[in-house]
Amino acid sequence: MFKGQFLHSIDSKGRLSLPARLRKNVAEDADNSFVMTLGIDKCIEIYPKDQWKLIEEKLLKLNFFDQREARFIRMMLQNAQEDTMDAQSRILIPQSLLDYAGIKNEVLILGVLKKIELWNNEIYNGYLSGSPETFEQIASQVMRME
Amino acid sequence: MFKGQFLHSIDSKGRLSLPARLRKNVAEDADNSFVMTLGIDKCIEIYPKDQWKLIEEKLLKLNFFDQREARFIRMMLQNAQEDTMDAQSRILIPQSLLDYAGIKNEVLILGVLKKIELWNNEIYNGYLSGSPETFEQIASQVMRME
DNA sequence: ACTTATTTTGGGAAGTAGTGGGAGAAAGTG
DNA sequence: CACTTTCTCCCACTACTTCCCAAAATAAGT
Repeated sequence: MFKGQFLHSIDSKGRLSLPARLRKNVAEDADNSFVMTLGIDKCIEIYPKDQWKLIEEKLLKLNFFDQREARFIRMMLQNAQEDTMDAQSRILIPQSLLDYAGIKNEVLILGVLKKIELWNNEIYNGYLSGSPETFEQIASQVMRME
Repeated sequence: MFKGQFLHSIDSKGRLSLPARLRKNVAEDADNSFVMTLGIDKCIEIYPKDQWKLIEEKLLKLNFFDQREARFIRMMLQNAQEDTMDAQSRILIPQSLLDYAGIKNEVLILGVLKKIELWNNEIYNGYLSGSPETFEQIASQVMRME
């Protein structure tokens, strides 16, 4: 499981070096490959290949002859892109994804359980402060352990 | 599994070069051959030969004496055409299919799990924006992960 | 505190991908 | 059977992507 935050930079070729701390939590099955796509929030989501496979399996079970489900499959896949780390542990982030997330040079990398998120730092701070509830309020509702 | 979108062009001879990223996901068994046919939506569907074989097997199991099923079988087959990639990884798209999908020079190529779809870019954008529901709504209903 | 190892960042060279067009082969036509 | 048209295979150019080498920065160990 991924956790923590890191401030890295994306070079002129669109490459991002994945933090060593996060790399340690990537399974062997991932073959050093990742799938990145748009997040529901204004960020980029990165899944290790083995985790992405689980998503694909769910998509395969859907009925493509159902209009709604077909549309959903296209939406999930259209912005997905796979890449393998180079010898320096970097992956190439497509410009289109960077534009969507408003990321230029500086990136905020968040470890979020099974995936990694990339944020524009300012946008993320706005997102946090824009929350109507406090962390304590959300925590008490979401984390109630039976 | 195919994923991602690509903007390519169809040359004056009706040839389309398949994106390298999609080619990497084609099985050896496909023998560099593809079967293309009409999509359910206004697009062209392209199956690697090995995947198409699975579809044919399913069609064989249908009941040809059922009017609806017979009709479906004809729809799938009458516009199907097989072609093998040339040395430049291109396949020839029949003019009739291009006309159906409204594709002229510019093509939007979509990787959709086991098949590849070709769209007119404007038509696809219209298709996406025509959804009454948001991505989040569909996602929360369809993808609920246990 | 200094040395060593690892991590992050930068850029040049080589290879690949996408596109266009021409010559020869095959097919269709009168 | 000769002619025209269509199709297929081959070569070529440009732009981009990947691979490789290396410096700078951070972390770890003695």
